[in-house]
Amino acid sequence: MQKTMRDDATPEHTRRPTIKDVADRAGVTKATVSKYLNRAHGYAMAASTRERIRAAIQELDFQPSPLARGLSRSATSTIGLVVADIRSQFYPDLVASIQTAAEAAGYTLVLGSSGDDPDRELDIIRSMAHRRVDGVVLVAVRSESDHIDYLRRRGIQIVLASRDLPELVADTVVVDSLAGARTAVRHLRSLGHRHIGHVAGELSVKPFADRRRGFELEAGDDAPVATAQSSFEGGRAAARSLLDVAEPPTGIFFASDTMALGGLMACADLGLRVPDDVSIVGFDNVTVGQLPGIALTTIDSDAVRVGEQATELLLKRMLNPADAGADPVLVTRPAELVVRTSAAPPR
Amino acid sequence: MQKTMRDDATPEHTRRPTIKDVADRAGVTKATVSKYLNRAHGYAMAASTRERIRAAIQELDFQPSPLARGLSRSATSTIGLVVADIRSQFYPDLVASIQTAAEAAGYTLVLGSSGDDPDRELDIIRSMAHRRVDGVVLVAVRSESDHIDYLRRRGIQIVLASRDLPELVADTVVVDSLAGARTAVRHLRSLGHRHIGHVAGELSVKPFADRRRGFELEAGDDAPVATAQSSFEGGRAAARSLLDVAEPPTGIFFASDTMALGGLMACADLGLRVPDDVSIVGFDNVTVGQLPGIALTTIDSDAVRVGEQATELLLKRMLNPADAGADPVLVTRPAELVVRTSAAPPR
DNA sequence: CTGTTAGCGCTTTCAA
DNA sequence: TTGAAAGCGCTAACAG
Repeated sequence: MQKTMRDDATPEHTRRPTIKDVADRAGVTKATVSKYLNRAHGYAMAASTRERIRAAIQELDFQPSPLARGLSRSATSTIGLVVADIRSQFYPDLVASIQTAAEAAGYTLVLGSSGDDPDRELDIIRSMAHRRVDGVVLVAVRSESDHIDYLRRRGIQIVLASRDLPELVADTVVVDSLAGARTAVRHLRSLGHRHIGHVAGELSVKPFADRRRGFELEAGDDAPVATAQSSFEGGRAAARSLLDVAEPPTGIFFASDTMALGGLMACADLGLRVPDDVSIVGFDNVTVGQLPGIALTTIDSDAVRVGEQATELLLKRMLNPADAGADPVLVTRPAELVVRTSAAPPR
Repeated sequence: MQKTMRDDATPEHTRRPTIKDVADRAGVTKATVSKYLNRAHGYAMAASTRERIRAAIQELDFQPSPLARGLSRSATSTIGLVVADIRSQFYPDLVASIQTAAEAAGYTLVLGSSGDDPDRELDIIRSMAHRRVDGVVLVAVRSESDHIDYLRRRGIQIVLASRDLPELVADTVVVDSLAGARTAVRHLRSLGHRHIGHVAGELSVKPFADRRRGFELEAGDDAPVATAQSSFEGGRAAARSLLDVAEPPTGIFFASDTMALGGLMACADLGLRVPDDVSIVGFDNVTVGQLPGIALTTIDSDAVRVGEQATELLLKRMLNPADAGADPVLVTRPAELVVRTSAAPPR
């Protein structure tokens, strides 16, 4: 580990080569190099010139500055990803698949987490717009339509993943919450349950409203429902309120796995055994659900595919000017039942 | 919702106001506005001018373009975050705390996930350098020293979180793996276990090597050890190999909770009950460990504090030119035991 | 096929 | 205290 004698606080950092350096070295102008860089290869350029430029670039290990490029092109090869809360059990797969798809297409991901707060969400969106992201993936956020208008007005494309809005204001990829909920309840019924309850998430969130609706369609309007925040603690409290009565339900359908895990905790709190005393079905199929000791029967939200497809849709709009203005598309993916052992016939 | 008559495919997006617009409106030049923007408030500027600029900015809802600013200042108010694999149970808290700390300081986070692949990691780091991030947080990645040199040569500050390297080449914040491992083993011993095994992670990863070392110090060099990839499946396979013998250990210390969860699965595979037949202690204290049905006894990696402190250290170097060249600092946080029920006295 | 000339939006000397 | 001018690194007409 060598040290220079100079004792300066600001060491000389190796200056990055610029397009000008490449041009000089190749004996052409910046413009020509720029053409080489952009108008892809193979078009209207003397083979010898192209070769000299190629060589110069390689020798200098030159890479165009995304900043400068972004400034002059007003596009940054960047995609913004806004999630409600990175901490949630539910996102890892979704985020990972978006990240993978985006990078495969040559885009860099800029991450923002709103903490499920609509104001912070707008801040983040604003900041991304200023940074000139080319598109935004909104994952399970509370996006009011204004947020979306804000972006659209600036020509930034958007896609919603995993949470739809009451109106179809942008491309959206979700799982079929209504059908999934019905499947869940039917599963409980087929096991012999007749008294079934539901722990619902915030009804302002459309998928949660849909799940509740699906529940009611199958279990009837008078079946017991407790609504809470979609969190571990929310599910725990709601489940407790549902179970701590004279005639508790023998099976409960939770609007999310996160809440269902809270439900498991509530059962432990009350000394109830799952599935002996109460059967539980969740929604999402988070990874931890497959652990022995949890073995959560659930509805698969297919996060990986939702993320992939959302990214596809976004890229399509971004890349294809013709598609950019087209009407929003709604993709509803099937929600499949994953049977484990947290739901069984009532004793 | 009004619609214009024009049916053009390229709708006119509202042009964002520039510093020039503000200048014109305030009756000054760009330079003056720029000064207002930078030399903070309260310095050498006619009160009336300042007020006019303030008003113009507000009326126009002007915000300086980060791109342009980045280009001329060579700094982007952006921090790069490189994680080994977002999918891991272990990161959410760490990432969230880094994200929070960075945003609180006015920085935007750019996310990269390397899939634990050193080559991809270098790619990501390169790309971040080109995008002129001001600093990089490397979370549990495989950073070879070259990666770090690459950044440093370009004047980009670095901090390592949760995984240290054999040499202290950059600021580093980790938990005390050696002591944590010893605590884990002592806990098993205090419960009465005499035959204790260890499932180790890749020994090229220093914290895993340290944990193994700590294990050996307490359990002796001849205690059974199985090494595997630090994943659910890795832990599962390693645990199985440890348990599927004539005289299996009654307690196992896992190098990570992720592996310990795999261990739980292995026990289920072999029809062993936890903690009746075998006691399990993990390392990290991931969220799911506290679920009933898991109740994993573990060592807390204190992800939140590690993330915060790493970000603090990074910001300090970035913001304070005097500190920028100072020698790397190593912060080792205490690793505390979290007692739950996956470890109990041997029957 | 390649070069000239303007910008993109902001910062930063250097003058005035 | 403010302005003029050059430049950050690249792209994009328009010529030639």
